[in-house]
Amino acid sequence: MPNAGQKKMIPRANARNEAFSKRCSSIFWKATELSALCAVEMAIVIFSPGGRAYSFGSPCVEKIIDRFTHPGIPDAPANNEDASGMAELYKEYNDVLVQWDAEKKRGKKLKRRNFPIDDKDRDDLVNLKANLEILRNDIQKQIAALLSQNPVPTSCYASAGDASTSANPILPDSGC
Amino acid sequence: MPNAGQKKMIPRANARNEAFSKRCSSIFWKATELSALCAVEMAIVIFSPGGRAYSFGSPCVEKIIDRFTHPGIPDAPANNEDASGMAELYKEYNDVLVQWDAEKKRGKKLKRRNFPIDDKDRDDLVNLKANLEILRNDIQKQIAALLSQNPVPTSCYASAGDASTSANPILPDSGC
DNA sequence: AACTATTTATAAGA
DNA sequence: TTCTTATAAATAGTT
Repeated sequence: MPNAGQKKMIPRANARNEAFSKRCSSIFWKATELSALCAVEMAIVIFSPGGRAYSFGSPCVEKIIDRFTHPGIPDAPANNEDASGMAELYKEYNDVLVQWDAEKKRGKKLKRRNFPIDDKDRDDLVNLKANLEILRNDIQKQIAALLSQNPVPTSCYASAGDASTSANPILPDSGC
Repeated sequence: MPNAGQKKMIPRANARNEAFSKRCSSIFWKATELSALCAVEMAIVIFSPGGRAYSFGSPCVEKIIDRFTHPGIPDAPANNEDASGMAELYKEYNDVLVQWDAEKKRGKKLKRRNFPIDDKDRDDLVNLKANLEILRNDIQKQIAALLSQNPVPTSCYASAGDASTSANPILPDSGC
């Protein structure tokens, strides 16, 4: 039986971060096993001491959040066909722009340009997004090359934790 | 070292459910330990073979979902929709960065030879984030100003699951 | 549900 | 850091 008495924060930051790495890895691995062995859907989100989000999702975090948030509604309307995830990326990008334009329009209506949102800013957003996509593609290519040298069974993680024990296959978004 | 090859569903439903119970319990316990020992925020949602939601959250599932869904914007305006476009960008940035670091580490561990993953590319990501922050600040200022002209009711996430699904027989959800 | 042989996780030390 | 290793815990199978 686990002892409930040991629930104190590890005082030294160094040891704490070390423990975080190890425990994070093993909890993600346990999640991998649980979801596969028992054929269940699940998700884990952990914010590291540094504030970065590590997540595991089967089939993906977003689906689990949606199912949890909307009980009784099994699946979100989004389709799952595109394995590359680029469709999802594109949709996200489009949503940003749509909201941007909507907000701009609203600003005009409300204030008659007292708080103008500049078109130049919008262009910056477009460029940033494009750069992000390119970078992401590069990373995925390199990861694919890596995996072809060191094959790992595929999974459908949206993202995964610190792979210090190499327990977590870090794979491109499955396009969930 | 965990063997990735044994990730097959347990065939007999009885054994599968038994394994689910045990593993579910221990993963929730591991989460309790991790969040306490390392002082991190995290959440787990698991849908049992029967379709019932089991959850763990520190401080609570809803907070984690919110933080995950709107990363990097702790003081976003009450009407989250206005800023969620930027939040998604941030989330994507975070995903790429996490994937990047994990894969780099993994490559190092596997082969100890130079893979074509370059630190310069990572620096590009960091710069991209800086730009995003600047842009976000501009956007938020303008949006906040707009909202002060035309207040919008606070919107919260729908409480997770119904009473039966959010109740966790294994570990009670910490009240949020 | 409880027991136990085996595997796995963990923390402390090298 | 990373690696080793002694100890503790988790697991699957059995009763």
